[in-house]
Amino acid sequence: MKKLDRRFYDRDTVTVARDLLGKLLVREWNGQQLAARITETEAYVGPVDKACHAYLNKRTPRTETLFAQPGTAYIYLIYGMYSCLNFVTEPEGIPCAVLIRGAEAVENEALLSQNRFGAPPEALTAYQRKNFLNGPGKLCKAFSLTRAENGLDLLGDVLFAADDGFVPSKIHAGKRIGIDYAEEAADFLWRFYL
DNA sequence: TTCAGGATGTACT
DNA sequence: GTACATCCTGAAC
Repeated sequence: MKKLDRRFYDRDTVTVARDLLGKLLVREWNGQQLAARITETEAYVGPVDKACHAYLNKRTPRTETLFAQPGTAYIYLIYGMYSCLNFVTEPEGIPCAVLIRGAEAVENEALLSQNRFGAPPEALTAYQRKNFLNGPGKLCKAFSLTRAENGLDLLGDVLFAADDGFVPSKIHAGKRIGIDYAEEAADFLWRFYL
């Protein structure tokens, strides 16, 4: 298992979003390691993208993290109750990121399940198993990620992405979810999934 | 299996 | 005051 380096993130955002599919999301938490395979991502390109919080390089306390160096975690609160995890891309000062929308549990499913549902995997209903990590808010809940982790360096040991040699069989592209307000940007095919 | 509606707090107008 | 890169529940089919 090889941790993705700074150069991986310091590239075109759409390319990074596609390349992140099949990689592992890893978190050290309370002395244990949690890991899941990334299955769905979306690209957000600040300078040109009406759907991005930092559209036209808008700089506010919330978007400040998007301007950080590539390989930084941008985590924000959405709809008052859910967190969303992004990986900052492109050179420092250019506000772009990849939203991690979905994943599959790979390691320590017991703890992920506990965080997510407050119950062990064997107690989950079929519906809960099917909807385990298939959304940005769900993923953050299972990994216990909140705004407290905003700004973490993905080159550190607490939270990072890694390549274990997995090669995706087929990558799909489509429109991004939940951004109908973004006019022409709503039609960009910047969502990628396995 | 799909659908409508509500929860909930922050950012920004 | 309004919108929001969402998720869950309960009811209908």
